[in-house]
Amino acid sequence: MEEKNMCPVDYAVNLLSGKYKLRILHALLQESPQRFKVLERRITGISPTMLTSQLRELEKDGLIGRTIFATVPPTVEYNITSVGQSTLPMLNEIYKWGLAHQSDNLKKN
Amino acid sequence: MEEKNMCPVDYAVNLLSGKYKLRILHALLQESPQRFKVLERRITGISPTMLTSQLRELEKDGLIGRTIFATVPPTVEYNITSVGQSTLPMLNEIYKWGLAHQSDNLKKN
DNA sequence: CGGAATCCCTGAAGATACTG
DNA sequence: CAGTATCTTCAGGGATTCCG
Repeated sequence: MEEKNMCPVDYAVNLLSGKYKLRILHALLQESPQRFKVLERRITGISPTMLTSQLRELEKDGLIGRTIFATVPPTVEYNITSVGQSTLPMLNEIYKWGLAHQSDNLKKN
Repeated sequence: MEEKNMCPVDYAVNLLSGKYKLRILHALLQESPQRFKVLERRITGISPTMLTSQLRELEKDGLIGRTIFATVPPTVEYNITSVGQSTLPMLNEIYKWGLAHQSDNLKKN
């Protein structure tokens, strides 16, 4: 993908698009670290496969971190990074807008 | 799609996902109204087909308006609505974050 | 000019089964 | 527990053609 001279909005969208990425970030912004299984339970409807792939991409882009503990059974924790933390104001605005517009639509029905 | 009891973030994402929607909103937030052809030139790389479909969805969701003038050749203007205007703080945060993170990555290379 | 209609294709996402 | 490996499905998006 072309990353030079790219619109910052598109850049952000590219990193954050993915059906569950914002919800994962949201969950980790509320509590960090969290284990795989806990995230799976919190992100309703997600499959382990999808959770893994979304976590991998978020990790690659530096938004979250991953720590493995050599226990039996295995323990893996995911934590929000400082970059991930920096998405908070953006997520808040998205949340606020969604909330307002969502109720707009409910009024119509 | 299930719209009740939906996460506001997901609600916003659903309305705004679409490869060019944010760029169209961005263009109309800078200048409104604008004609089809002008938008087509400003949204680099978009095809007329895609522009039409994205505009239709934005219109359906109340973010933009559409006015037809019975001239020859036909004139159609698209304008931002008050709901569309309300996305400005959100878009600004997305833009700011994209800009910051984009330069983070450039430093690494 | 500003579309509509059509066809096609890829990549995101879902389901299933298995493993260190 | 926390994944990996495959297969399949499907809708977003692209290209092309035609029209009032």
